[in-house]
Amino acid sequence: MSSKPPKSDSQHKLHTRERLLDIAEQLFAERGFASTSVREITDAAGANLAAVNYHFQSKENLYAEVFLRRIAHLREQFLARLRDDKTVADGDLEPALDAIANAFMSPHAEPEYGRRFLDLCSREFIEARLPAGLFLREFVTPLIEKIVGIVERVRPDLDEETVRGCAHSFLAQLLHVVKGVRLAASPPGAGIVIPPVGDQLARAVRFTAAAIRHI
Amino acid sequence: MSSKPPKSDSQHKLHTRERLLDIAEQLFAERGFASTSVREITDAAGANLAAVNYHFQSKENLYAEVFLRRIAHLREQFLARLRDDKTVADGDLEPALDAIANAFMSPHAEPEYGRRFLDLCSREFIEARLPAGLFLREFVTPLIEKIVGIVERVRPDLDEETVRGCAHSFLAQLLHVVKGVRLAASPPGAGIVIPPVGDQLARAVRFTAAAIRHI
DNA sequence: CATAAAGTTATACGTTCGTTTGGAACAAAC
DNA sequence: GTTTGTTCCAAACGAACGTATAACTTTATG
Repeated sequence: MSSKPPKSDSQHKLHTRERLLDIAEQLFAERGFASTSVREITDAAGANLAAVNYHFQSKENLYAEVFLRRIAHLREQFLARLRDDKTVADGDLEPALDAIANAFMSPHAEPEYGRRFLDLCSREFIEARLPAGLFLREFVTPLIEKIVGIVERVRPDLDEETVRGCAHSFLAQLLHVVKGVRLAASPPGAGIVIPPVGDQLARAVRFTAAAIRHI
Repeated sequence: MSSKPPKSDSQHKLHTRERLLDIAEQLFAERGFASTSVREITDAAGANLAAVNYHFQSKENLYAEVFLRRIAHLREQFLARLRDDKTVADGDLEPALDAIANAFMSPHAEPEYGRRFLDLCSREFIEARLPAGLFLREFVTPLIEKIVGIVERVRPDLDEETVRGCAHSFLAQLLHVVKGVRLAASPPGAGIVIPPVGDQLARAVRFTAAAIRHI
């Protein structure tokens, strides 16, 4: 090898590797890691069975790559959205919480990959497959810190632990909405009916704002 | 067969079947359904590989039995605890929420099986393996209805949707605490530190009480 | 004790799993 | 044209999976 044939980087780069990542993201999100086989992935991607091991060495590495590909971008998109938001810069609580909720949910609205990826995150919450702490460090913590900053400006009188508790309570509600666990229970006996996500978010924001103001 | 040898029900009934259920509950909770093999279960139970299929016909049936064994008891224990609680009968909000939080968490404190089972429930939230709706119908809905009743007495002016939203927001926080997702994020950079569960619950109760009172 | 049901065992079946291999196909570099 | 490196492929690997079967042991009954 001539040590620097740095690869053409040319036009046709929608290649197998990317297709594997896309399909794997979808299937891992739908069925989970253990219940998704390499064969299902390669078949759905129109690739050969050996492709996963060729491009990613192992199924586990593929899973990690699926995460690493999105997580930095998702976090930065989230933070940028809040940085540019005027309502966050103001002191108003409700609009700021609303901006956070919308920023958090925005990938959920993108049919292309956002929703899938949040589903994946839900699974990673329950059963970590990534290297220890990576997910929390790369995603959850920055999010909490952002909320903490907003709460602190509205309620400078609260101690840090309480503020952090508020942030977690808010995040808990957002995650709850993501998972659609608001399922069922609307009419006690009847079929499962889920209110629109937007309504649920608006309610969570009002709930949280009332709590933060009066806790 | 004489058509009614109805089984002795005699003394020594800590037998294979029960051991399989105990071990399966533990392993399913720790590793999930797909990642737990029948062989792991039977080995850990000191039983033969065929025991699962003999007693439960299939691995899936075993999983369902693990749930059905606990879920009714857990729900009734929860509701009974609240029925007997004087603070719930009174109109006071905080004590009532506190009673709910404690009742919800009580199995979590029982090392014998409570914690395992709540872990199992977390997994069932994310990826349903039971017949559709069974888990929500048997467990989540009764819980929500109980919270709804309490909120309604404190705030009879709220419309039903808002009340139900409050109930879900509270439940979301309880689930969040169960999963220990309050992980990390305490010192932004340093190692993961989790506040005591009791403190987290107390905070969630105060947070929720403030929200319900002022929403 | 004889009998039959219930429980347990060792063993095997057929699948599916993740991974490996050796070479074909193709492009760029010499 | 030959070399070199990358990508892809068909085929196979051994291991692990859930399940089935038939024989053995235990328990309870008459």
